[in-house]
Amino acid sequence: MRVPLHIVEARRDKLAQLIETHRYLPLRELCERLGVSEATARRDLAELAKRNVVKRTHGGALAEYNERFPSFNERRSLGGAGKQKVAKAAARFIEPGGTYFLDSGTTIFAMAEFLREAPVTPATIVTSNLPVGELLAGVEGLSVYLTAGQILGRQSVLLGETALHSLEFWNFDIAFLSAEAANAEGVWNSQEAIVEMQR
Amino acid sequence: MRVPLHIVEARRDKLAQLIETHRYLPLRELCERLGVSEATARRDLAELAKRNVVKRTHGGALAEYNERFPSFNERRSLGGAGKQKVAKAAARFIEPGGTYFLDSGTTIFAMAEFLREAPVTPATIVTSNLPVGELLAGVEGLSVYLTAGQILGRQSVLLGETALHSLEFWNFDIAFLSAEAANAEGVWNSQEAIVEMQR
DNA sequence: TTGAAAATGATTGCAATCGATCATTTTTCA
DNA sequence: TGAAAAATGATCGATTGCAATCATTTTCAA
Repeated sequence: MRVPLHIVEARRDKLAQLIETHRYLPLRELCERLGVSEATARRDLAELAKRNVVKRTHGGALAEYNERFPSFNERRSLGGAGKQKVAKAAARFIEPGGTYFLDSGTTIFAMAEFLREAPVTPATIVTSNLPVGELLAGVEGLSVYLTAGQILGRQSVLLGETALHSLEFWNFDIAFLSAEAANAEGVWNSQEAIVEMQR
Repeated sequence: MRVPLHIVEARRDKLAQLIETHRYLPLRELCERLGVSEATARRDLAELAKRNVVKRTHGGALAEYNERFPSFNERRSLGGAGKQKVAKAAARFIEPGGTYFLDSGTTIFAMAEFLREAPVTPATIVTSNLPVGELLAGVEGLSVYLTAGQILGRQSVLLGETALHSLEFWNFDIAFLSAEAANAEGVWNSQEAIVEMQR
């Protein structure tokens, strides 16, 4: 009783979404919710695991980190070395006592990871990126703020008119805006963009 | 070979921290990392699960949702039945096409859980609570917005002057403000508070 | 239209995990 | 100091999940 491809993919989407929202679901429950046998659920999970959408565990499946934001997540792992370099360089601009804006973007996220490992404190971080906010929240010495805005699932970004409004509120020492450029100039692009922002 | 209590608790702290950072760890790995037998690791996990710090799965343990925010998390599990009732009642006020504000608070979180299971769509949800935002983001038909504000780890709430400012931006049909009261009046308290907000 | 490929569910033997129990050792505290 | 309690690891059925295989049905494409 073969099922059309588009139905298969639709089910996998739903499966991914289920795990996404619940963060973890045991295989049993997935079967029930999808109305398929364990065999099929396992196969789907295996497929989604291969795509790095979910992570299999014994007896269930786990949402990948930032699973809520697949496209972000997919991009996050790409362009490794160069991006890390830029991120590291950018992180050096942060100084104790400053106020910094971290844009959305995978390079910025890498930068935030540095910041978490080797925090420059005290400092104030404002970000429009949920993963970045969550990553840095709880790091001692860092005050972390989110801008307002709509949560766009596939981007994990806060956007919209409200987002802009909440930016007017701040005075940043540096705003790191992702140019999504994987070379060293990315850093300087960021710097230039600040000027524009602070007007 | 009994181990002093403070060492036990220290190990559990470490265990919790391990799971927190990895979001999920299989039992095996926990044993290795902690240098204890499976039996002990299981017992520790059972204890931490009882405290709602971690969630057990077959073969491992998962960080609780908002594990980063223990105090919120601890409260979330308390006062079950009554809170559920209030939450359910409150959720009934939501109507298609409306714009609603969801405050922070455990009752509101319960309400959001209802909303996720049985979404009233389309609707616009604005919240100052990260977990609520994440919970509802991705639910089809719901536009989810976060207010701006500081991420307070132990509360998982967005607060501060910026938070208030971003509220001025909206016109809510209803703002659900948690009174943290576990009786039916909580709902009406919320309603009254709206009036005050919309001035 | 017809054969190949894909998808599903059932079955089956196997491996991993679990919970309970027990003996042992060390702490706690009266 | 001595008895009770706590903590640990080992063991052992019982449960649960898994991977592989197979027959069947439906889609896909030539």
